[in-house]
Amino acid sequence: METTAPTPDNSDRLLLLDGHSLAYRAFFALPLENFSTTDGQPTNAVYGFTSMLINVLRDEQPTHIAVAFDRSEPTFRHEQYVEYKAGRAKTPDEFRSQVSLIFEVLDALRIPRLSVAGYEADDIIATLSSQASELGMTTLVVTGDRDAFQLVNEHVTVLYPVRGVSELVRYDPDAVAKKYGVPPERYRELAALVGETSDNLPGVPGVGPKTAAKWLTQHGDLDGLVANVDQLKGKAGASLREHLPQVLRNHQINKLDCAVPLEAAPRDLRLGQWDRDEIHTLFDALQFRVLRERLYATLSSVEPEAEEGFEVELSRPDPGELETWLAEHASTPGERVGLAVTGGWGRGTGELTGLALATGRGPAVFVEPAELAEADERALAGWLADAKRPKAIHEAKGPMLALAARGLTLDGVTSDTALAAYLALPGQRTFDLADLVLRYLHKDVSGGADTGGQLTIDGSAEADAARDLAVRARAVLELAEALDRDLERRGAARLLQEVELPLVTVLAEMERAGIAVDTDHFAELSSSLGAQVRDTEQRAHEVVGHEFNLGSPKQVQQVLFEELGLPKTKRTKTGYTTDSEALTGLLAKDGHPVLAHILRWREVAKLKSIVDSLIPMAAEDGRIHTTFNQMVAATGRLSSTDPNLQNIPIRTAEGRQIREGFVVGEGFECLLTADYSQIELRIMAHLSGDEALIEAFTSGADFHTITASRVFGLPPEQIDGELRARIKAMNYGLAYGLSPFGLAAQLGIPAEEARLLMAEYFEQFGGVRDYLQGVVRQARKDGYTETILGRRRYLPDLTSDNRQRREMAERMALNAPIQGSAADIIKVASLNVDRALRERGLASRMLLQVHDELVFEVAPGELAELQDLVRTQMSAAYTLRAPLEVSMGTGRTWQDAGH
DNA sequence: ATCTCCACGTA
DNA sequence: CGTACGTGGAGATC
Repeated sequence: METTAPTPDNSDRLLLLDGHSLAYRAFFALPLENFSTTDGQPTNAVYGFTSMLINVLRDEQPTHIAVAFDRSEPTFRHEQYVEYKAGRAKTPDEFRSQVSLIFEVLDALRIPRLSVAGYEADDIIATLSSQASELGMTTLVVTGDRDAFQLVNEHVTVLYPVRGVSELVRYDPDAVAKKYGVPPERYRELAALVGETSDNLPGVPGVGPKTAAKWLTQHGDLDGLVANVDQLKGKAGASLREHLPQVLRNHQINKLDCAVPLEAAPRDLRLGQWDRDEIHTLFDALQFRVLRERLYATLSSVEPEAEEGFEVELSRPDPGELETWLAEHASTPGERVGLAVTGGWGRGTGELTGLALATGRGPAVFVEPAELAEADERALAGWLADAKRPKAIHEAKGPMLALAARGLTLDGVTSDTALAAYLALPGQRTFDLADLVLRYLHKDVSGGADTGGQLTIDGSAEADAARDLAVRARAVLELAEALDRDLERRGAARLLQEVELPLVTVLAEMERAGIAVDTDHFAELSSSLGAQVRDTEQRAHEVVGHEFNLGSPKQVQQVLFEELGLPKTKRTKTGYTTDSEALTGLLAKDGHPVLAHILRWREVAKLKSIVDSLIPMAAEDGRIHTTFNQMVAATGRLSSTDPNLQNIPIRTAEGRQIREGFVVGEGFECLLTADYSQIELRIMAHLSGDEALIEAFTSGADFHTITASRVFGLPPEQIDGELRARIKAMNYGLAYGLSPFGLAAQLGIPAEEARLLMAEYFEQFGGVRDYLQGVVRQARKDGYTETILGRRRYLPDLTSDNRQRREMAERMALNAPIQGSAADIIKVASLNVDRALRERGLASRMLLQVHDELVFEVAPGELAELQDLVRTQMSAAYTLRAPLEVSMGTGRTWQDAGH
C-alpha cells in the first residue's frame, strides 16, 4: 500500500464554545423565577446554555466540539495589570451553583470541557482554533465575548449571541469589517482604543468605534497611528495622546494566547455518542421537559456516523458440518471467539433460538440450536464447555441459563463485555452493546452490516437476522479487546478475570436452583393479613368519619393536615410527609387514634403485598428463581429482582413469618444460613488501621460495648443499653458519612450533644477520623474511590460547587470503599465456597446471597462437612486486621435457619 | 400504557 | 443533613 501524508479533511467542523460567557449571558437573559426546579435550584443559566448548545449543534452539524471554561485562578493578564477585571460585581450564588450542572450536561453529552489554570476560556479557544486551521478544519466559535473577533479569518467564524439566547449572529471577516469598519486582524487594536468596560480596560475618552476605525484605516494599523499620533487633530487626538500608554497596555492584554498548553488536540475532540440514560436522569432532575424533546430530535441527527461496520464471512453449515467448521475456525489456541445469541431468559431458565460465533479472522457461523443434528449439537456442546476455547460474549448469564436449559455448559468466557463495561463505568445503568461499540470502536453494530440495513439479495429476513447476530458476535469480540485494554488501564483486569467473570456461573447456578417455597403457608398468611388490613382500614375510616384510601399519601395528607388539622410534618416535593417516622412523632404528640391505624395499616398492607407478590412467583418446581443483577449497584454489590429476595422482612415477628415460607426443598435435609458479623465495621477498622478499633474486634467481647466503654471512660459492665445504642449508631453511621446533625436526629439528642459525642469518639479512635478524611481527600484528587480489590467508583461531584451535591458525593466516597469491599469479600467467598463444594463432590448448593449472608440447601448427611467448609471459606476470603467472623444457623425454613 | 412520587422492605 | 438497592400503589400524563 502506498503511504501518503494524512490529507486534511475539509469537511471537519470544529465547534468551540465559551462556557462561562454563554452561561452568564443566559443567566441574565432568562428570568430566574421561571427557571427553577421545585426544590429551588435555579436553572436559568443551564437552560439557556443548553438551549444554545442544542441549536448550534442542530444548525451547524459540527464533527468536533469542546467547551472552554475560565478558571478562578488569576491569569497572566492579572500579572500584567492588577486592575484586570477589577470592579466586576461578585458572581451571584444563583449562577455559581449552576456551573457544575452545566458540567454535568456536557459530560452526559460526552462533550469535552477544557480549562487551564492561568488562562481564560478565550485563550483555549484561540489555541484550538489556530491548531484547527493548520489541520484544515473550519472552526466556529460561540462566545459572548467580543475579544474573539480577533480570531476571525477564512477558517474561523464567530457566532455571537444577541437578544438573550435566542439568536446568534455570524461574524466572518466581512461581517466584522462591516460592523466595526476594520478587518478582524485589526479588531484588537480597535478594542484597545475603545476599551472594554467589563474587563476594566478603559479606552480613550471621547473615542468610539467610529473614530477608532477611521484612525486605523487612515494609518494602516495601530503602529502607524502611534507613529503619527502628534499629527492627530481635535479633542479626540489630544485625548489619545494623553491616554496612549493605557491603549498600548489594552492592546497587550486583549491579545489572546494561541499557545495554551492543552492535553487535547482538535482531532481528539470528535463528537461522541451521548448517553441517553444520563441525559434522561439529568434532565428529570433539572425538570427540563421541552428541552429534552428538542435535544432528542436534534441530537439523533447529529450523532456521529460510524466509521464502518463489521464484516463477517458467514456460513450456515449443513448438517454434520459444524464440527469441521469449529475445528477449522474456532480451535486455534489462544484465539478468542465472539459469541452472540438470541432467545429469552429469566427466572432461572431460558430458551435459545439462535447462536452465532465470529472469529477475528472473519469467518463466522450461525446455527439454530433446536435444528442441529445430533453430531453437530455434540460438537457444539463440547466446544462451548471447553475452558480452553476462549470466548467473549455480552451479558453471559442469560445465555448461560438458556444453554443450561438445553443441557449445555458454557465455559472459557474470558470476557463479558457488559460486565467489563460495568467495572470501567460502574455508575452507568445500562450497558447496551451498540452504545459500547460506538463509544469504544466508533463503529456501528445496529441493523445490518454489509447490507447497510437493506435486505440481502435473497431478500430473506431470516438471513438478515443471522447476519446481524454474526455481526454482533464479531463486534463483541473486538469490543472485548478494547475493554481489556481499558480495564488494564483502570487496574480492574484481575477483578474481572478472577472475581466477576467466574461469579457469573455461580450466580446462574443459584438462579437455576431457586429456593423452595410453601405456597400454602403464604396463602394462609395472605388471608390472615388481609383480614387485618380490612379491619384496620375500617377502624381508620370510623375514627375519621368517612372512607378514604389509606394507601394514598395524598389522601392521608388531606385527612391529617386539612381535616384533622394535625401539625404539619417535614415537606416533600408535593406536600407534607406521612412516613412512619413522622406519624410516630405525631402520635406521641397528639395521639389521634387514626395515626396508629394508618401505621398499622401500612405495616400489614406492606407485608400482604410482599406475600401476594411471592405466591405467583413459584415456578412449576415449587421454587422461586430470583434474578441476580451483577451490573446495577455502583458500589459492586449484587441486586436481586423478580422477585427481590434481598429485602424479605426480618425485623418484626410478623415479617419473619414470611421467612417461614421459604423452606428446604425435596431431597435436602435443611437450610443453612451463614453471615458475616459486622463485616463493614471490620473493614472500616482494617482500612483505617486504627489500633483501638481493631483491638475492640480482637478482644472477643461485644464490639459496641467495648467501643462505648472507651468513649465514655467506663468499665464495660457499666455500659447500659442506652450508652451502647448511642455508640452503635455512631459505629454504623460513620461508614455512611453521618453528620452530628444526623446523629442527633437519630438518637433524639441535641445537636451539640451529638457533636460532643462524636468528638469524644474520635478522641479514642482518631485513626478512623484520619482515614475517613483521607478517603475523601484522595477521592477528590483521583476522581474515584477504590475497594480492597481495586473496584473503582467515580465521583465527579466531589469538586462540584453545589454544596448539596458535593456533600452527597463525599458521603458516597466514605461509604463506597467500605460497602464495596464487603461486596468484594462476599463475592470471593461465594466463589471459594462454590469451588470447594465441587472439589469435595458435595450435593449441597448455594441458593441466595443477601449482601453479607449466604443461604444454602443442605443435602442429606452433609451438614457437618458443609458447615466446616462454609466457615473456612468465608473466613478466609480475605485477611483483615479485624478478622472476619461467620455465624451460622440451620433449620427447615429460612426463618428457623436465622440466628 | 407509561412515568413519577412516596413509602418501605433489606443489608 | 446516613450508604446501597427493588417494589407496589396512587396519581399524573400521554
